[in-house]
Amino acid sequence: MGEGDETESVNGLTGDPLASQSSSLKPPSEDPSGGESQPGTPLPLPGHSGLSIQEMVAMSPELDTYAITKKVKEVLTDNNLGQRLFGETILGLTQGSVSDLLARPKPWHKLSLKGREPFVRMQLWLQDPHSVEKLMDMKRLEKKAYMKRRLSSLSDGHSVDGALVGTDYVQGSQSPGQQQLKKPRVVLGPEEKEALKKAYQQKPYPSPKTIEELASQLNLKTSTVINWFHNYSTFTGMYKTNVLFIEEIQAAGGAGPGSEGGSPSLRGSKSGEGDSCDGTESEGTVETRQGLGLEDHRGACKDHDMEAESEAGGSNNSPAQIDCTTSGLAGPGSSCGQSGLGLFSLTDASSSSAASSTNIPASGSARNPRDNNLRKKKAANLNNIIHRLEKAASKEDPSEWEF
DNA sequence: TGACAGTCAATAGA
DNA sequence: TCTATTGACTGTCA
Repeated sequence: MGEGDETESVNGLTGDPLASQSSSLKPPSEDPSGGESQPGTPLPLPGHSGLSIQEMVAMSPELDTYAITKKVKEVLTDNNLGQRLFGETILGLTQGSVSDLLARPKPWHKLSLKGREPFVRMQLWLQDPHSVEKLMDMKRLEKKAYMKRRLSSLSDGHSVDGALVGTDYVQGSQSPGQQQLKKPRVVLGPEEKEALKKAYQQKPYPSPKTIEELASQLNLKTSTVINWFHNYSTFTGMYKTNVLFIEEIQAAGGAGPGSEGGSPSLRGSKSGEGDSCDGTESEGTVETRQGLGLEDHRGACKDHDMEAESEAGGSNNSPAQIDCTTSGLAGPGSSCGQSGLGLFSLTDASSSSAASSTNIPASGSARNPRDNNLRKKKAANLNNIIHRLEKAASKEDPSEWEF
């Protein structure tokens, strides 16, 4: 996926990846794809010392992922560089992945080697004094190539956007060149999500039978339900980590995220254990949308107050200026910084929590309009399910749930 | 083999 | 055109 073929060498990481920095990204060159690099083939990292990226990651000291992402966002924004370009060129990731990484960086200690890789790449990129101009060059080249293709396609009478426009292919199963019937994306409605959340709160690890029941009641595929549970549990783990970050920062000096001082020494913290946003250990769930920019699913603990983090985040979480005294975030034009930050960017996600209502929110259906009658039926059914789930709250065994 | 981390890519909204 | 969201998928590890 994306990467995996990291064989490029880098340098500047002999011991401290933040410390040294020499060389630079390969100058953008006319690439065969017309100026667009693809995820999975990021440009070589700055520097060279014979170390593969994996080795560098393995040798890297603990990085402050929050500070790094904050800085990257800042640089990208300041220079009007997009996540797509940055992701494909520097990280070898797609735009969505970049967005996710930048918005919700996991703490270093929670990341696997593979998960740390993008942060090391970002760090190196920040250290490259020419990183921005190189990306700008890439951007210009892309634009140029685009215009070129546009011109030639106009003369051919084809769309510039390529053959995939209006079509799709099954992810991972073939190359974009091989088209196949589109596998429609499942979009869960608010009621379905609500029911799934409630089910998750009752039983984060449902039995196959429970999954099947849920699936049939919600009119979903069992794989969809399974995926949802996986994704949701992934998120709730992250959310808990965030809360721990915040609490730690607060404890460390009462400063909000981004304030100086207060290192997120989080090694000991184990996310996903012991507390309760998912309701598995307490019935409380947390409304995260405002405080953490986490929404629904990967952002979704609800109904619990989040005053702690809104305080922690200070206003809207604009982390205070970063102090640059520690390692390396002396990125291009930046004031660098790090160390003491550790909190997540608290974006102000729009709220929209699905109320347990039979009404079908316009927003819900807007995304993937479904047959109205079916939806109405489902809504009624779901409301019933939700009601039963609420009743089931007192029953531990999901088999006792009445659907 | 199942759980989980990481990522892709479709889609919506700004 | 960009970013954010999120269902689906793949690879890794215990």
